[in-house]
Amino acid sequence: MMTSNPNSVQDPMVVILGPTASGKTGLAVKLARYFDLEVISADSRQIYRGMDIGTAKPTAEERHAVAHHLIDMVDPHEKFSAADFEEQGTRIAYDINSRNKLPVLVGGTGLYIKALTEGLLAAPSGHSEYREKLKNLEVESGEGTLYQALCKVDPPLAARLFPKDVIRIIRGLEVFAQTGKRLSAFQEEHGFRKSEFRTLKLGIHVERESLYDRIDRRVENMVREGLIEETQSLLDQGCSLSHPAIQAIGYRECLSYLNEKMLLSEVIDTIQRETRRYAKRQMTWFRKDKSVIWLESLKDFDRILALIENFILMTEMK
RNA sequence: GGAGGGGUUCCCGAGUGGCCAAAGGGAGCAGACUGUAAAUCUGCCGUCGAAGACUUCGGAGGUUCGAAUCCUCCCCCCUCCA
Repeated sequence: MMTSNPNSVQDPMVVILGPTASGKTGLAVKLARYFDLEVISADSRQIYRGMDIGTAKPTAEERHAVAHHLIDMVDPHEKFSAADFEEQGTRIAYDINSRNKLPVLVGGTGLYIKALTEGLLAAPSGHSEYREKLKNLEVESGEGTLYQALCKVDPPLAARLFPKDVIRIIRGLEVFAQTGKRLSAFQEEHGFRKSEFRTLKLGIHVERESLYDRIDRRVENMVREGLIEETQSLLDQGCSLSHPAIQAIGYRECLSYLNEKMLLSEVIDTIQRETRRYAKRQMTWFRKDKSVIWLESLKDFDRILALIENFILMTEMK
């Protein structure tokens, strides 16, 4: 469960967010030359050990220059959830503050950032066997079966979901099955009103054309640096498509290549396209958050420094 | 040179006289998102627009009340025979 705030005032936390390949890591490392900070990575795939190239993890030098947390936490066949992230991230952020350093949350996983800055509702996590069972039911009894079940159990939630959104439907069903309480009721009570930290959210803006260009080049590099081999080693460890880790963009395409279902050129094209689409979804998520201050990391660097300085000052005055 | 097959909206691809601005898929754009989130899902998608109008199915003609669909000629692509 939640670690409670040991201090009477809210601890500060800087958040650096933005789409993939926007240069978040680079900026954080650069900022470390000016501030005594430690990075908490908010990236749902850098959590996994052995997935270095495909997730563009910070390099050894970067990690040597600045402490990075919540990278390499579990093996690719293990599970890790937004709630795990919230719990561990909160603990780490408090710890960094207690050592009089500045925690900087850096990443592109919108839900993880939200979980850490605004909390998650207090419902239990699901069991994969139960989820598997429900998924099978949908296949055996036909599309819409789960949705109809949800309509009976949690009508307000069902009204907000589409019948094909099986993952969210399953979540609603499993919460009710375990607690006897509607997920929609949990949501209403929670409402993201918790704020353990006082945050300064900086969004990295990159013109779309140039972002897409950076993505294309990054993907070419990943393949050149051995993304295929990295995927193979995940397979050697017993990883399969059923694990969320290998469902990450890049790995699934390499898997197709290893299964001879794709040519290398298709692999590169597909990863580039999927990454662009992912970046778009990230931007949609982040755009909605009106507390984000959007900046260009090079052009506005001085302003970024000033914003953080001011943010720290306000903390000390409290 | 001969015999077939084909050219459809950004791409792939269905459509053989009206119900076709044209199925479906992809891409693109926009959006949703509370314990799978690099996941999952939704909307729009020729142009202008309220209705409706206008321009599209290789090109040019023709038949017809009416053509992406039928006929003629032309251009291009593919396969086979020489």
